[in-house]
Amino acid sequence: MPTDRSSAGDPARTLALLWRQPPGGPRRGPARALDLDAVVAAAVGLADRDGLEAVTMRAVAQALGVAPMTLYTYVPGRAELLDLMLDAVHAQTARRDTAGRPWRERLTAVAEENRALFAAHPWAAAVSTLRPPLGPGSTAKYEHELAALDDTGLDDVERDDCLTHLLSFVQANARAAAEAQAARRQSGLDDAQWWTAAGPLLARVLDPARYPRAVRIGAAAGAAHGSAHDPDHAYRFGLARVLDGLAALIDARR
Amino acid sequence: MPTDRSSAGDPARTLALLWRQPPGGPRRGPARALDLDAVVAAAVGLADRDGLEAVTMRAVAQALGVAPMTLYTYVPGRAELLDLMLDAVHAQTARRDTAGRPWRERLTAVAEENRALFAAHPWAAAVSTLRPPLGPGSTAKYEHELAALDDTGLDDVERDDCLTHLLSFVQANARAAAEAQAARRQSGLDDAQWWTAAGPLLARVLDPARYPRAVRIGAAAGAAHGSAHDPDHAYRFGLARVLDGLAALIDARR
DNA sequence: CCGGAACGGCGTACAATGTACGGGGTTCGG
DNA sequence: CCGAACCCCGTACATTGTACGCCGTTCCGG
Repeated sequence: MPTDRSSAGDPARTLALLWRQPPGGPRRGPARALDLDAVVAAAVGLADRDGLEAVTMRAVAQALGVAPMTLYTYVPGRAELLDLMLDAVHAQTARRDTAGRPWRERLTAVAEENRALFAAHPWAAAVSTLRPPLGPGSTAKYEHELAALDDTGLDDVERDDCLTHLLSFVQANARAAAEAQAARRQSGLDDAQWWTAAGPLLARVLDPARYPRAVRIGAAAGAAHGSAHDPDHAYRFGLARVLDGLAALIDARR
Repeated sequence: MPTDRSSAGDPARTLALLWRQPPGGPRRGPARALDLDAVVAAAVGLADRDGLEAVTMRAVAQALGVAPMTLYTYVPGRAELLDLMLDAVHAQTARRDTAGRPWRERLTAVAEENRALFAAHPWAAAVSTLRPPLGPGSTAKYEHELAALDDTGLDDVERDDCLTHLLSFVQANARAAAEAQAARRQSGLDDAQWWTAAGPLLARVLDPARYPRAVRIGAAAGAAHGSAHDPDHAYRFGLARVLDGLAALIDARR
């Protein structure tokens, strides 16, 4: 598993796959037993169930009933497969029609749609950052989300900036949630078990005289939500802040 | 490289390492040739120069002139080493004293300090999310950053929320920048080369009638900054939005 | 002073991963 | 009908983290 990065190979080849452009020329040899969509679907299924690290070429092949090396006739390598997976789930996301509603409601819907995407596919938060593969699914998603910024008085560059900012927030939140869950699964300890194991040493070493704010506020935050970090609360709090921040810009433009 | 996650092992053991608590009891056997700080420093040096993926146990050992397995007498495993690396760079970050300045200036300084941290150690953006190892470096950093929220009229939980929100933004931005650079280095293509390779196919497939906003705004954003994504611009834009969003909360509390 | 136990250093080995290479069978254009 | 293109895939290799166990060193208790 060298990297989880995408867009690693030849851009033209990757784009041709994303847009399902068959290579021109004569078709020789036996018919293909699978098709690209089946490979991508199998990989997405594995990732949804067991996380990105479960998406090994061998596992995907086994899920499809073929030998591992067979996959390389459909996909140049694992990096491109990740691109295709991401574009596939982007294509599937629900897109509410909020035309005519106020901008704040429209952007809230965009945030919720992305939150739902990451809830269904937690691995997607870890794959790319705000440079998605320029496939049909991601492009349609981008188009839909830009529509939420119609009639805001912003210029084109500002609209891209605002959308990027909003999506970056949602993705960062989803990534934190996914990592917290992965840590729980991997260590086998829930939050309470972690504290009983770490508590005594922390109590001895976290001197309230030396770290007054950290000890007090860390304890308050931990008590407020059940755990050390509550992604749901961070999402609600953060989304309100992000929208307020965008409001300052949008209101100034009117 | 199974995972880049941290906090994988026994919490008590990890915390004892972070706080440099020597195991009690009699000291037998030969004196240690290295110490933990040297191991961590070597790993940080490798990561700074060549990225996280260069931090293999074999590479760290070679940098120290010992055999790979020797490291395991200092560190339980790679995950704990990552925790120690992160806490070490947290301990080293510059901390400006902005007491008495307005809150917006203080939070800007906090953001800048974190930005500088990620500039010096790009890998740090990829390691943890907002659940850092509770070591002395991270705790001191948390304490310092909370001080920027003194006298804002916020309660304890809100202060943690605001700081988390701000840091999450800076980290997400740094992660995007690091991934963009890694993609450039790994593929060997800069942005212009990527476009000349991908341009023709994209021109054929990105139908302006089907994706009017995406085509227009994507082109405008790409033209505005030199590239498809400009982390510096996203940082300046996003930080202003984040501070405006926090202002809406803080001003309401007064 | 000495013997056993604890410890540091590390050589070897193993399982998992992505994927290069090449062979064998199948299909089709000329 | 034959050669070339293409599919499927068995084998192999480099790279990773790290478990296991051997050997020599050091120190405590007698």
